[in-house]
Amino acid sequence: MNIFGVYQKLFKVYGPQGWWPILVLEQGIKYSIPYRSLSKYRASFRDPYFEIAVGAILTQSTAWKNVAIAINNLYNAKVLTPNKISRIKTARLQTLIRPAGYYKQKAKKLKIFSDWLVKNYNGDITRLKRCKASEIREKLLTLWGIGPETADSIILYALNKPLFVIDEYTRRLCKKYSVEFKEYDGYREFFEKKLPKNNKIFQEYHALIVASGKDKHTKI
DNA sequence: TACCAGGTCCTCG
DNA sequence: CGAGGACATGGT
Repeated sequence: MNIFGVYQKLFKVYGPQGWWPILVLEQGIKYSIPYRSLSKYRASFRDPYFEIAVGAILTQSTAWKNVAIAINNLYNAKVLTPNKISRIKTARLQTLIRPAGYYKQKAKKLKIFSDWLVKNYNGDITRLKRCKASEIREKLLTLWGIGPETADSIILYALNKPLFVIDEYTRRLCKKYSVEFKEYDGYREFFEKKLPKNNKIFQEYHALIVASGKDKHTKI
């Protein structure tokens, strides 16, 4: 199985996905904001880098459409920053993210993650970039509610560091080509070893796998 | 109307 | 360990 060939094929069929989708203020919900332009959307009431991490937590076993509603609620309430989430009452946070499902658990997860950012990184998620990806990963995995897929999504999409994200769609795709591992890291290292170590490709590839995974008529 | 979605944690053997 | 269950809403 030529893994880069599969990527090119996916790209040809589904086109650039432009992940991670970000809520853009002026025009309501919009997707495909280039990573380099995220910084100009930073404000006291919302942080797009943090928003990506929030989305990664909220989308755990949940359709993105529901997550988008929850993120929109957080945006309208002007609480899309670590400091605001850390201060907000749990009951109110639960109400805002309710459309994303598992809302009690996820409110707790967002609280724990935000408290941790406030305590250790002055409420600025981009300060994590100073560490190596592997170190960030270890730290994130110690937090309750953040498992390997969520940690890797945060590192790849919110911090723009090259770690390959594995999800159920990725495992299914691999299985089609008779590639199987027992552990999450088996899959991750398989992709990381065989692909050029390039953030953009990792970001696009995972998004394309999800796009084809959702497509019932996928031929890849 | 069932089934399922861009997982993670907990419990029990 | 590893299997099985809990967590929850909205779309198709």
